[in-house]
Amino acid sequence: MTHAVPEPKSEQELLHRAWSVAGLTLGELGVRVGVEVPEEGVRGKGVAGTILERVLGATAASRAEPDFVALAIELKTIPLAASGKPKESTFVASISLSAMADTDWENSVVYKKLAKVLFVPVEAASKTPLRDRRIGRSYLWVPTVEEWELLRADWEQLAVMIGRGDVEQITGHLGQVLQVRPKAASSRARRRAPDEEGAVQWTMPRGFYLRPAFTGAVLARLRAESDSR
Amino acid sequence: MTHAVPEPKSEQELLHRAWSVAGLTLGELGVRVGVEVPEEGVRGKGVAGTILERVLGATAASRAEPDFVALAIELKTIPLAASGKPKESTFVASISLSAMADTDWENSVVYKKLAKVLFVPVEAASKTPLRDRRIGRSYLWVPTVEEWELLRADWEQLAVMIGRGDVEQITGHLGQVLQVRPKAASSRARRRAPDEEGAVQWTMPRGFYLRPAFTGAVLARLRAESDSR
DNA sequence: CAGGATCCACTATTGGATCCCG
DNA sequence: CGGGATCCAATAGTGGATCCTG
Repeated sequence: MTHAVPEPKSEQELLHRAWSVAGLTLGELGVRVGVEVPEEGVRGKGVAGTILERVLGATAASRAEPDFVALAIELKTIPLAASGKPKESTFVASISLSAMADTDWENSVVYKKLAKVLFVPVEAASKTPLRDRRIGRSYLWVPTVEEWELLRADWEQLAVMIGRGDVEQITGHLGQVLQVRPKAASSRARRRAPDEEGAVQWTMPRGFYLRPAFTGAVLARLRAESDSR
Repeated sequence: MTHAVPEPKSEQELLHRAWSVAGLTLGELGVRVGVEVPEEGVRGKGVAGTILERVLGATAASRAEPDFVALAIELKTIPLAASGKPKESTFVASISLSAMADTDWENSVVYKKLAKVLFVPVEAASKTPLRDRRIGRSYLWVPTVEEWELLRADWEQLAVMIGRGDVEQITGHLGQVLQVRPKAASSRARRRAPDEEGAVQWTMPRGFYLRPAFTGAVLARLRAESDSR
């Protein structure tokens, strides 16, 4: 068995811990926390997230809460191309129709998840085997007024469409920075739902995602601010 | 022989003439002005421009001047995809090093060429044979203050690089809306130039082009304004 | 060659589909 | 199934190379 890492007691402790693993590989960290890293990339989806949760001491319980409950910080690993730009979109939250219906922006799951995020970059050149990919310099993101405004505008547009029952018309094209995409093991997956009453229901699970161009801009800002300090 | 079309005497006459050919094909217009339209797309580069010059009565002479000298209007055909967006960039002018050196923006060839442009859209789905492609609704473009500002900023950046002798470092990547690209029959073509004195010279001819995203935005604006009138 | 432009191989981006684990 | 995400086929975009005519 491996050593369980305790939850960090302060933002500073979390950041120091995150910075201390910069430069290490997923393979090295996997050994440390007892997670085996698959050979094939396709078998390793999510493994970086799982490893870093354990390495940094995320609270493994209650998943309706942030990863670091006491600090109110959400952990996100983010795959970076050699250029430094995100290769993939970032999953934020699954969509619950009922929750969307009677919630406004500032009480939404998306708002809560994004209030304070620790981004841990992971090298993601597809030629590099999963276990040899290195961790980068982490940054703590608290959205600026402008960033919140972009997120709110997209969320509200999508919330209105869902409220109207235009759910099936929502595609990944909508939203400048926040988009809705399928979120399931397979497109055959269906969420159980009463089909009676003409009640609006997803035919399949979907989630909110941040576009790569947006997270790329956020990281660029955080790097620039870090450099000037 | 065919009937030569006289130069239009007013903007209004030119616009009416342009609007009157909307919906007709390049094949139909080619017959009217004695220009044969090739089968293959690759053999027909520029043929749309030539046909419309003749159909609209452009002044065929002095090429340092606008197509319609008296009206100070430049004619540009622009290939549109089914989506309504430009498929290609728009050639503006060849670059003369000597002219760039001792000219400022408001005396530049680019500035003069773009002061007033008649855009004639031509259908450009690659599956449609050249002679069956239809003319669209034409618009007269006079750049807004914002559009001029974008153009000026790009032109000045490029002019500075040329002035510095960084000519070989200029690639098509530079410029938000205006870019520099090769302009020659072949990349083997060389412009004659004295190689003495270390004087800056192009190794090959290049030209200024408007990016498709920019001309697309311009056309979208013109359509919107036209609709609201 | 200058003026009229488009071709097209390559790269970047997108967004629907999918994978693992507990 | 929900939370951790990435895969990858298809599309859009870029920009160097090229074609025709007078």
